[in-house]
Amino acid sequence: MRYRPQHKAEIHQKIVKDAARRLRGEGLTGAAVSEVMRDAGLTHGGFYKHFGSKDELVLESLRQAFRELADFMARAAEKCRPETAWKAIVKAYLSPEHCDHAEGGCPLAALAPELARTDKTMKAQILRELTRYKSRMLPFMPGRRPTDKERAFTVIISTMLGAVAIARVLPDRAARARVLASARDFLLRSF
Amino acid sequence: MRYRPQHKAEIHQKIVKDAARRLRGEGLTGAAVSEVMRDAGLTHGGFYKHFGSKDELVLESLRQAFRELADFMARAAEKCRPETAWKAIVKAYLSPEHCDHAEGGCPLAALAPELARTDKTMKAQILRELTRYKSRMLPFMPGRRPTDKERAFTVIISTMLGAVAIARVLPDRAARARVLASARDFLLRSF
DNA sequence: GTCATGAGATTATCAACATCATCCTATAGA
DNA sequence: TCTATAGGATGATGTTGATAATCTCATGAC
Repeated sequence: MRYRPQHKAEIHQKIVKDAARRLRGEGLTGAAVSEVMRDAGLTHGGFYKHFGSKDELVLESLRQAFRELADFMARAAEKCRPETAWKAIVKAYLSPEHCDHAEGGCPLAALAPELARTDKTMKAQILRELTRYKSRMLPFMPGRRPTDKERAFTVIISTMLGAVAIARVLPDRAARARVLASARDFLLRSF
Repeated sequence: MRYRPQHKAEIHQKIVKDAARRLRGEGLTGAAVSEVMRDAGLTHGGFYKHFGSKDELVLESLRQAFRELADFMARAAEKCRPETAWKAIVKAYLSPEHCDHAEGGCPLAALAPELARTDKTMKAQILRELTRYKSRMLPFMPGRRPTDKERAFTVIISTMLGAVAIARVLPDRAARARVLASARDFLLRSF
């Protein structure tokens, strides 16, 4: 059946958005083609009209996820004075809401080890997304010189990512909050 | 065929050890029963003579991995004066060797997001292993009071874990080393 | 109004996997 | 030396998932 001209692009976007959530929520292998398509209200058959392979979908979804994350962080940062922007980012990232909703959060926190196991070509493309993400975050980072900001970014992201990763393994809400709070307090008094 | 009395226990241990490597190297789903058994020189058929389910193997393997990690860290720590033990741990964890060999390294760095997606019962058991691991590490942590040590543990592990997780995604050796070094320098001057 | 088009549905194929029933046989214990 | 036993092999089953060929029919272009 022929659809409205913009229809394909719309559906494509919807698939990517749904896949970006499912990917973060259930992992690289958890996001099966048929499930992703069902999310979008379609059957699995049409999948290859939209993507050359599942890897292609994964990559587009990662791009989408990084974009969403950067938007989220930027929104948090732009609410305050430039000097404290990084603090807002830290608080947002280390919030219980982010911790409890991997499917809408940081793709690294949700997928890093699985991404680490992908092949060279995939990693190279992930690097591009990561770089884009970093360059959007750098302006908010503490420090004078660009190298300072860069180092701050690396360290802050590492600590936040690690804290969320650990917290998410814990079955108890209070224990999760404790880990997040420790990391937050530590970071806030470190720069 | 009947084997020597200790034979079953030996084979069991071997399966667990091999699985612990494969698990960290290839992820929860990557470690297929048949592969794990082949590692141990057996076929997949006998698996259920040793384990009630795959989850049981996963859990035993995690236990093994945490034990190995704690041994590794303790060895590094015991080589130096008690005040600097935690520094030795940081250096060992953030070494390129650890980063490049997930299969023999920290199970959290290799698996955290996947573990976060397991069910309540599995998480409860993981928590027990984590707690045991923490109690072995606490004596080496910086700080006077136990709460200080506890907080230091949380923060140090978070930062190290996050740094290794990020580094492992990067395709370039030098970039990986830079991330590890940033995290190391940051931690070493933070306590 | 017609009809060619192409997005999506249906269905098939092939591979990987967990799980399990059944069979085989070397050895421990007598 | 004999034999019951249990560790391991073989092979089957059912499931899930990626990929792809083929069919269908609503709609835009005429």
